[in-house]
Amino acid sequence: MTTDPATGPGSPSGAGAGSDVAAADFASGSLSDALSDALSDLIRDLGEGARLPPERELAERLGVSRGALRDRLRLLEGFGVLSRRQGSGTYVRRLAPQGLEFALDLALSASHLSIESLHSVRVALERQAAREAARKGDPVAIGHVGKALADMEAAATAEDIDRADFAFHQALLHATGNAALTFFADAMTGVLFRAVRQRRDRLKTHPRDKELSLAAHRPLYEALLAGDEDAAGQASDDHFQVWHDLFTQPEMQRP
Amino acid sequence: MTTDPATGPGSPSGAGAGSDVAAADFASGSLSDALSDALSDLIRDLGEGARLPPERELAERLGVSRGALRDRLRLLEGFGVLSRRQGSGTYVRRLAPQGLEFALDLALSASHLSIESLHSVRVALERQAAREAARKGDPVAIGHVGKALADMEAAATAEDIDRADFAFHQALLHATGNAALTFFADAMTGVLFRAVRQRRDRLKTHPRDKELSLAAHRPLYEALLAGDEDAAGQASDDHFQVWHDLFTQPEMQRP
DNA sequence: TTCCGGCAAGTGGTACGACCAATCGCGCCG
DNA sequence: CGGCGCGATTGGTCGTACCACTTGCCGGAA
Repeated sequence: MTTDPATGPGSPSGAGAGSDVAAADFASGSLSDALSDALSDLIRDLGEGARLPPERELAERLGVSRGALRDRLRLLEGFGVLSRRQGSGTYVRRLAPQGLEFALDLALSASHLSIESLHSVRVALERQAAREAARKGDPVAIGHVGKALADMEAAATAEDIDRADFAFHQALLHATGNAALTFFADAMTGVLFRAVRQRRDRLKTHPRDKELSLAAHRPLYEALLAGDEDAAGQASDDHFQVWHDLFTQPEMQRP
Repeated sequence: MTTDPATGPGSPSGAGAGSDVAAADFASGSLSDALSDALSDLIRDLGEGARLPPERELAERLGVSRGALRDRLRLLEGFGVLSRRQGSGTYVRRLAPQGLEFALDLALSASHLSIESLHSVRVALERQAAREAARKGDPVAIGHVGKALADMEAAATAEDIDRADFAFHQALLHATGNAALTFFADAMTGVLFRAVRQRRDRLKTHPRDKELSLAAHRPLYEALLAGDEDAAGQASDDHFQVWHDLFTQPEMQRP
């Protein structure tokens, strides 16, 4: 099956087997080859948590080599759509932000993206999250936000504050019940926490101040409790003002 | 969290060559294996547009097989960080939204994400974009926005309106000069335009109304011209209100 | 000299087969 | 009855070979 005699003007070569991958393509980006699409369909049909056929079997069924199949699987794994465990199998899972976070990290350190621009995205997302969380008003989820605030109050070190801060926003996001918002904001938050900490270390300034942090976060929490959408959005924006001067300081170039 | 040193008896076996990939890992997600990190470093060091060494050579230099290397390259290509051209080479490029768009499309059709939640993210990003574009006030870029508005005015078919609508938001995003914002919003816009069109077709309702579209977009353009940040943000939010009832209609399940 | 065509080397894309490593299940033994 | 170990399964990697495409060089023709 390797080489079909005619140096095909039509179908390339290989894959001659009963491959049934369709040739659907539209403006979904350069990743939409037939094989990826076939896999996407498969993942769609199997539900979340389902296990895919073994690579060897799946490769045969799709009429491609195992290596080519693994290429695409790796890609989907990178996006967090698949989870592969050696010795066990490949499973479908919810979209996870790790892949995006990885890409953003890389883009950030390669200077394709600036902290400032990422921060601006985060501000927009968090504002929306605050509004939606307030509108939804889930008492349990908002309770978790309060818990994080209490942790911040009890924090002893700068790292503890950071941790509580992170948890606060994590809880806020989950209080929206909005999967897409959570997905994006999770990725942003992870990247920015690392980046900001680095920058803070470099600048040797802006040690976390507990009172300042509390003053910034508490109004947001109270707006959530009150279910006041506008106030929550405003409080979120206000709370990010603290970061503003950190970003407007003179830049330090990468060494 | 990822690797606890206890398990490893050292480097496994194969690849006996003098691999020098470092073992750096922190909370960057499950994608941070040594090989990916080494590649990330390489990409960081080479600049944008640079060409990577041939796969065969790079594989040898990193002490892995070509297949394993290709796995990671594929991943980075998926994120839009690399571009590979058969016969030519592998090149570093700016982070491109196609990969994210692909993943979102998949997550959307697999029902991991809802149109509504994606839309909510887009609203947040567009509002931010409108504000930043107004603040920046780049006359040339804003001119492109006006051009798209004129195209919308001249549109004859629903598809023409869609195209102009798309161009309008594209121009708006680029008028911010914010790479991260553009990256995310580009991906969202692509996914949502396709999804909304599908839903509109299924519901057999909401044919694009040119006057309505113009009425929604013009105030935003005028706010940009005026450089009024608040008005631009508000106009952006208002302009999305048009979509609201499309999403609150009774759902249709996938067939 | 200039231009064009074709050949050859380089490079990514894929295939196949083999083996390693982790996991899981079944059956044996205590 | 329960724990343990062996073997089958499955993903992870390696190596080799070949195909398809790109690029650039070189020689012949205008």
